[in-house]
Amino acid sequence: MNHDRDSDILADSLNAAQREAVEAPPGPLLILAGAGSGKTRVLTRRIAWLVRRCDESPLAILAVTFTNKASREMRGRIERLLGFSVSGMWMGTFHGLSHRLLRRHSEEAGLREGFEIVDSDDQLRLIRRILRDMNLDEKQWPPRQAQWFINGHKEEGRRPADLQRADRPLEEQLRRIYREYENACRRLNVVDFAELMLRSHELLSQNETLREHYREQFRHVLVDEFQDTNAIQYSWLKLFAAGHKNLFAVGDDDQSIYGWRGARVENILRFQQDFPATRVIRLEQNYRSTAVILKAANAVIANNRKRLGKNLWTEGEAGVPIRVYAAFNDNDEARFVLGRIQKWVGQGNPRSACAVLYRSNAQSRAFEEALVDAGMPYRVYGGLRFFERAEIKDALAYLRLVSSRDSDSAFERVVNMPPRGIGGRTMEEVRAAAKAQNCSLWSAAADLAQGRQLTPRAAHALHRFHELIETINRDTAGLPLEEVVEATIQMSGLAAHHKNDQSERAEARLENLAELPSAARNFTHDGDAEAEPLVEFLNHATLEAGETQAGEWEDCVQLMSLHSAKGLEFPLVFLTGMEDGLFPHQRNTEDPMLLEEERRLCYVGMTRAMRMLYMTHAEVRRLHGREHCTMPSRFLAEVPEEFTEHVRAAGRTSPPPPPSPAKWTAGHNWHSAAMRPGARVVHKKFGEGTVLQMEGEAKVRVNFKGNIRWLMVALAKLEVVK
DNA sequence: CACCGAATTTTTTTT
DNA sequence: AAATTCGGTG
Repeated sequence: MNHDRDSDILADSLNAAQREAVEAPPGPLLILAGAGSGKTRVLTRRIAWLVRRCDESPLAILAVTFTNKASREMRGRIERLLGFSVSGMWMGTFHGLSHRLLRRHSEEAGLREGFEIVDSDDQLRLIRRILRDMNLDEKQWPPRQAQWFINGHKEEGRRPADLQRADRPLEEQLRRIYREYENACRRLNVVDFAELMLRSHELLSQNETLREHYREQFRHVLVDEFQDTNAIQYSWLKLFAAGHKNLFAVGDDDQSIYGWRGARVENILRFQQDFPATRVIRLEQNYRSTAVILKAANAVIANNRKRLGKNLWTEGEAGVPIRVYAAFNDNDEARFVLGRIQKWVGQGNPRSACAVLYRSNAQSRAFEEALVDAGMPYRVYGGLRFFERAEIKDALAYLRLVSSRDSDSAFERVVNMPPRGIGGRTMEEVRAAAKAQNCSLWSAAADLAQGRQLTPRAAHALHRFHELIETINRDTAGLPLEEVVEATIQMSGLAAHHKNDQSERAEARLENLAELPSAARNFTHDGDAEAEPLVEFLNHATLEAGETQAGEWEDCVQLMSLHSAKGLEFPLVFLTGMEDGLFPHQRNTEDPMLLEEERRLCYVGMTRAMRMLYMTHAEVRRLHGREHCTMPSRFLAEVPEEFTEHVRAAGRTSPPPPPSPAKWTAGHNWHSAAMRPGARVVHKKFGEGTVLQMEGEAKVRVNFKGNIRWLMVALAKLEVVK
């Protein structure tokens, strides 16, 4: 066997299947890669292989990932393998790459130069404004529903023009809103996330010259997390790969957890139909977890019916059992987790080797409090990210207005932030004037500041604002980006505004603002140097919202949602909040399809663990300020007993803090002890049923032989069957 | 127009 | 529980 350096780097320590994937001849390839089976390794080695062995230029490769984090990581690994920088390579998220395409060909794509990307927050804001313009009541037409409708259709590649007139009034109205929304986006020269995909797709499918150009350039297309692609993304991939058919897709149907945002696992099946010559390679050997953890996870996922089917195995040791802990309430759960982390760290293990996972970001709170109290450094991923914070977005809006006066969304955002006497009334006038003259808010405001329509006071305020932006622009011209940002924060009055506010929150805001200039300095615009740095920075901020907390280099306990944990691994994992209603989430318990996605999420969570896995649940959980009695997650019951060990509350003899006295004196509690989820009850009219859920003491949700309804305990005269 | 307190309402997950 | 929105007052 040839043992030159290349084969060491590229093929060493690969198993047969991995090696087969890395070294496969060109053509459509589908890699079904189970959790921990070395998927990223195969992907990075494949790219290195193409460059080193097949003499492909890195520029001939299009590599698509799902998250920015994954993209960064992969780039780093490839550069380590190759030993040189691949900064020009087309590697990134679907959205990032689409953005790059649209920047390059904005004119062909029907966008004006300097178009702006809006995040979902801005999108919702815009939809609200449209509803107002259409004279629609937000109560009757919830903006969120419209947003969901619009994004859903875009993800399927449908424009308003593609939608039929609907018979149902609701749908017809939503269609109209979508149409208005699209007009507004065009007018404002803004692009939302879904639009990035859709428009770049249209650009290539309608422009043959460009399509051929890129097909020629990208001789190899690779995609990670293929199971999470939606209809438009899959179609987008095919646009590039249809000619040479060198599409290398890596995915795992058992880890498809983005169905709620349009992802289609079926793409894995369609792949083999669309590319009949597809070679399928399965990676089933797991290198990550102990046998116990792996078998338990396999047992859970086996309850899903809709699977391609695969069985992960490991040569590794059995390991210790999965520890299950039933906490009294969420604080007790946090205390328990903290205790175990302290023990673990006390044994000399790094904090960064343990992760606390939860279904929804709101659950991080209790853990954060416990960790803060104990002085344990931690880091929260997800949730509200740096560039999504209000104060940061305010500052960015000033910058945007400075760089392009016609950005109406930026204008709306900062015209009265900090307060400068331009309120709703004045803005109504400005909006009306802008509409009448078909111009931007900025120029309408400029006119009004001169004219006589407004009260002198309002006109003066507008004039001052106008001056302010012009001054910032003049004074920062030619400065480096970092200093532009710094100066804007100061001159805009944002810094002073938050400084005046003595509250703790304002202090944190000020700190965040102080970090923005250095974020700008660290920003190296990777794409084409075509746009001006400020514009690039602003779009970067939207597209890559940034991590939540700084201090990445400190050794920290990791807190994150199950969704953001995908692709990661930790020696010690806590899977928390294992309660029915929370996980699986209430909304996803009825529909089997949705329940299966929840189960896959559970599978993802369990398979993050390398050596030790804890699964915890609380018997009482606070949610929206109310206490709920809960039942252990059905997923817990799916973990075979032979792999688990129940942990008892150590050092605690009495149950946790007694319920507040007020609660006990409130009536109807003679049966409240028995009235808990799982109890059998009899109702005069509905007969016998099972309590599913309780809301405080007052309401119960009961399943009467499939007839599920909410009842008031005080009124329903339920009797608990002993 | 701004400010304050009351009322109302939370969709899980992310680009 | 918290955050945002609403409505009334100064």
